[in-house]
Amino acid sequence: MEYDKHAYEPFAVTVDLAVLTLRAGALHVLLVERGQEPYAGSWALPGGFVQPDESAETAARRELAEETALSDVSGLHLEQLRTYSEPDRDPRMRVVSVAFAALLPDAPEVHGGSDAAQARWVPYDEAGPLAFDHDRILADAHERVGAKLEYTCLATAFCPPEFTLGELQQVYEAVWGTALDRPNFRRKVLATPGFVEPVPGASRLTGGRGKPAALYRAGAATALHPPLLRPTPEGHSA
Amino acid sequence: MEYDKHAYEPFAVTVDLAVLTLRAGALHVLLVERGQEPYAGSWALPGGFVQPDESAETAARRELAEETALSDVSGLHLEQLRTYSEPDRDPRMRVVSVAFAALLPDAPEVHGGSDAAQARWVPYDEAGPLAFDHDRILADAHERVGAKLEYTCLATAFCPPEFTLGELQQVYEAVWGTALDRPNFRRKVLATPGFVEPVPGASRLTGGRGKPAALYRAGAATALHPPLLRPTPEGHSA
DNA sequence: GCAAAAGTGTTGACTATACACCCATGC
DNA sequence: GCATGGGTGTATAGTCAACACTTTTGC
Repeated sequence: MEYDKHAYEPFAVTVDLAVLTLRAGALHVLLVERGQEPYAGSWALPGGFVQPDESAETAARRELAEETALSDVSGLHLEQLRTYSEPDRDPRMRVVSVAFAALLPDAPEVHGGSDAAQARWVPYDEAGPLAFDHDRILADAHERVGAKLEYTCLATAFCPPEFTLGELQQVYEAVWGTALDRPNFRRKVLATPGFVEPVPGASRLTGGRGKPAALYRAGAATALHPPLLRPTPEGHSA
Repeated sequence: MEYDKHAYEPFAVTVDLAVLTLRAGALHVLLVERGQEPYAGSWALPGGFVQPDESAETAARRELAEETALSDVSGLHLEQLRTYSEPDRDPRMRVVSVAFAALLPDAPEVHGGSDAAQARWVPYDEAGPLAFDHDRILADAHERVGAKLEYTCLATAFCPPEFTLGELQQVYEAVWGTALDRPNFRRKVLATPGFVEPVPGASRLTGGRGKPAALYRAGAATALHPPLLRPTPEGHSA
């Protein structure tokens, strides 16, 4: 491994963020409108350059704070997806991008932070063709989050500090795009120690009507044993 | 998102490889001895710079070919782990490294490719303190591979084109560090369509003694449904 | 009362585990 | 024969999906 500051062409290192949240029970992603070429007028994932004194994770959290204008992004779940480094992914120069998925509990309205001309929450299914390779990054983010719901406690990252089991179930249903059986979902969640813990005595009305639901907090566990597998589209093997 | 070639300090982008294989039933990793400061004399993961015209994946495969001196690395499994970008991870300059795990079926002896002074297969457990943050990269590689064995067909990447079910089981046992019940392992593998397919009529002696084992090839499937979960160290939940 | 949403119970089918047993080979 | 590793069978416990049912609220 030879190190020589002049032996290579400089690379730009950026971060791109797939910021996901649930709005009205549907998965949404934060997009920004590009103001300049290339892809001017197209929508893209928010992102920006990694500064010389920060890691990609730090840069991602900084960009997230700028784009969402949230007062506190320190508790949000940020997950490194992978790095996209095709030489031609940006037509102007060599840009290596470290992609992240960020999970938000509530969806504050966003209409332009400091960087972007315009920012918008877009339903995942309507996130049309995006600039650069961002369609692929977004698809990878969806796939990763969907997979991690199966065997980690990640779903609580989409929920506010106190939530009902119905809201937690909505996370699974929105990300996976399938309906789940409520009694069975409930049992699986409660059977996993440390996934959620009850808030004593607290309950809340959810849909206006119906029985008030008990409230839960995220527990200490991070992994799910056994996993909560998404239903197979067809037959379960032999 | 502003792009300006002069607005940032240049980053070096490298790849680091955790090359894993099975030797005598035990997990081994390929290490190279560093010849220069920093960490001169220490062992490190092989790696090198990403060239201006190649992606990180291409660079990783090129480095893999150089380090192992294998004639054909095109069929080997290469998996991007994550990117390590702490500002101080290399004392000399800003180096962002994209880490990969590579899985090799057989372990050719390696003693210095073109780059490294010396290369060696080291048992995973004896891979002492490594240079830079390579201990962490190696641990992340092990964790990732162990997890992917559960729900993908990755295990065949450790096996030669034709292999016995006993050899496949050894992969799981070596990576997970646990013993598995042979009859049950066999059933699970064969119950997953597309995991392995029999080589008609072929069989081979394995340990010198014992009944010759039937040979199998890797199948077309990539995902495992249902997953082959590693045994829980204790109680299976409620 | 009725609709809606939360929460509980039950049953039958499937699956996994642990273990006993048989087969083919080298020595 | 006997040790070694491959391959088959099976009984029991456990788990899961499906669905019926009860509870508590708003209207």
